[in-house]
Amino acid sequence: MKIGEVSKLLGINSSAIRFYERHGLVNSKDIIRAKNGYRIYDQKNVEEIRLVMKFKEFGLELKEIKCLLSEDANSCGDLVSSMEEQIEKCRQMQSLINDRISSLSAAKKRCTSQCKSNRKVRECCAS
Amino acid sequence: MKIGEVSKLLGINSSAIRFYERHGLVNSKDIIRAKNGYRIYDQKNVEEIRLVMKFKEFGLELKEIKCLLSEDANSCGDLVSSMEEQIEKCRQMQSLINDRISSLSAAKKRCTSQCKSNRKVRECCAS
DNA sequence: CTAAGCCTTGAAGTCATGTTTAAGGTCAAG
DNA sequence: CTTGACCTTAAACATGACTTCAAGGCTTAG
Repeated sequence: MKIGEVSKLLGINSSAIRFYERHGLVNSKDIIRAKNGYRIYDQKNVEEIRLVMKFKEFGLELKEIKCLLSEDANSCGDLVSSMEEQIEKCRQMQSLINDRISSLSAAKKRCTSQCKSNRKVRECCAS
Repeated sequence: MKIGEVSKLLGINSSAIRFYERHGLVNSKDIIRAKNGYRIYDQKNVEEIRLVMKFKEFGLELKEIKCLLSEDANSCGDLVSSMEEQIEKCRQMQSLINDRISSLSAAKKRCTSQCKSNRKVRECCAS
């Protein structure tokens, strides 16, 4: 597959794929080149990019992902710890969001009952 | 209060406060100036900044907050709709985070049982 | 053969959200 | 009256994560 096909398949811009490669998230040695210089991706390469995307979804930053995927560094033990950290973060986010929902609901209620509907936000909901 | 005091009170950098003002999130006309040019904040001004911070916590971007707080635009009706949208967004985030937790837990489980603990992430968790 | 649509690179640009710097004015203590 | 801690501004820098551009090569349909 050429980069454009991978791009379409994964729903990600070609330049982002090259960006990941340039920043060492995907091992450029693994990606062979056609005689004309085009990058040729096989299934394994695609999966590697997908892995990066998955880790991104998990809320990891690119440098963390790089660190995690680096050949000479991390073992699965590290990944498990990192996942545990992420799960903990998720739990914290859950409780933050719950608070936020309560707070929004209360504010909405206050606002609905207090306001004459065309008053300015500034005047009415600053409390 | 001078800007430094507000800064300490709210736990936010003075330059961020000036940044908000410059970007129209806080109405600069409302903030009076001492003879020497220093900004002088009263309780109302501080509450306005706090409101910005609260909306930021709710996950709104600065431009959305600006729009919401602008004098000549939004009424409370809009705020209520916006809050409803935010609540809906929160609900969506909750379910996304739930998915993420499941996915992380499953990945962690797979990883823990599959890996000899010192295998590389690349080799083991790409599935 | 040419035009459209791929691909290459390195460098520069973008966006959000600030922070830092430079150059200077003000204020309170000693 | 000097020193250090504030304050002012405009402008430059930082960060993350890309995107766009410039300049050029390859490919394929007509």
